[in-house]
Amino acid sequence: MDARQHFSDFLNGKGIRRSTRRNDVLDVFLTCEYHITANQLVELVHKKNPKIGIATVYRTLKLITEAGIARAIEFGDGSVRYEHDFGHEHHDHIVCVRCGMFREISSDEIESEQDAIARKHGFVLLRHKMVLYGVCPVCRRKQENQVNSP
Amino acid sequence: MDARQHFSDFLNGKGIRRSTRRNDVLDVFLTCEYHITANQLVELVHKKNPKIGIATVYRTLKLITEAGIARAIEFGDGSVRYEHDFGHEHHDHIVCVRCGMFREISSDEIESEQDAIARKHGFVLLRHKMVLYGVCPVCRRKQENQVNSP
DNA sequence: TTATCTGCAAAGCCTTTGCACTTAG
DNA sequence: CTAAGTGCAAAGGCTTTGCAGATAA
Repeated sequence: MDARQHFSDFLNGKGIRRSTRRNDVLDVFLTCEYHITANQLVELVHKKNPKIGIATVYRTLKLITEAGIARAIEFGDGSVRYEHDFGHEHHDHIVCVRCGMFREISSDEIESEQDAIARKHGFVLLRHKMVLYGVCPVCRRKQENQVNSP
Repeated sequence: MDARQHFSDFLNGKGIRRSTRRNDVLDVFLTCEYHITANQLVELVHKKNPKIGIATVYRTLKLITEAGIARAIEFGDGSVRYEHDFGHEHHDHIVCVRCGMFREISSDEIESEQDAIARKHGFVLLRHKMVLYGVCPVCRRKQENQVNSP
């Protein structure tokens, strides 16, 4: 099933109306690259329809997230990012603290260990956030060159 | 070595002056319980010395964090928390999505797996953030009782 | 003395909200 | 028709900043 249909069903199920603007926001979100901030989405939406207000983008982003089409991620740099989460495998991220470049990562070992920890504390695990911070290969090389040069 | 001494050394090393107010903020932070927000710290600091301004608390908190005495953690509820990070073992957190209760967790398996993943992507791992979200035993029981009652 | 620190209030940033107008059903 | 959706601008929460007066070295 496609994400637009899923969103439509989600809205129906909640007794929320569909609207042209909500669909526009969803379309732009689905077309654009992953890991977008609300602000960036607003700008892209405005290219399609400048009449859509910031509030609608934020409100729709919330709905899209509830519908399981977007997932909020935070790298800790002040603004929340949203990535596609419909028909995508779960993953986490590793971020370069120097240049901001990041990669998606995933590990069955970690996931099952997380489950075990939650169980040990009597929790039912629902979800998790994990972000690794380090220095990427490119920045590492730059750093080494600096150290080695006179 | 004690945290106050370490802070003093840290400031000296950076050529930053020590001051009564900075020391007051550090003292209050060291005395208070873990996982405090900046706002909560401001209130506690005001009990000791009402003349200390918000800005100084924020500025000092930044220094304390740089010095490795505090560590910033985010549960994703809007404000950053700070916990003691001097002479403490590394740990992460599991948070109840219903009541907000949380526990500290740690796992060597996860840590070493994180290292492996970072290496696989050519990163040098510096640190990580991990928060598990779930339902705690108390809230689970409440939920079950609700379902079972007429 | 003089560079740094600090309180205050203002501003910044991201996000949410109140309200009158618009639109879907 | 009428309840829900929307733009606008204002406000909210948290944090940072500019500047004149205070303070450490």
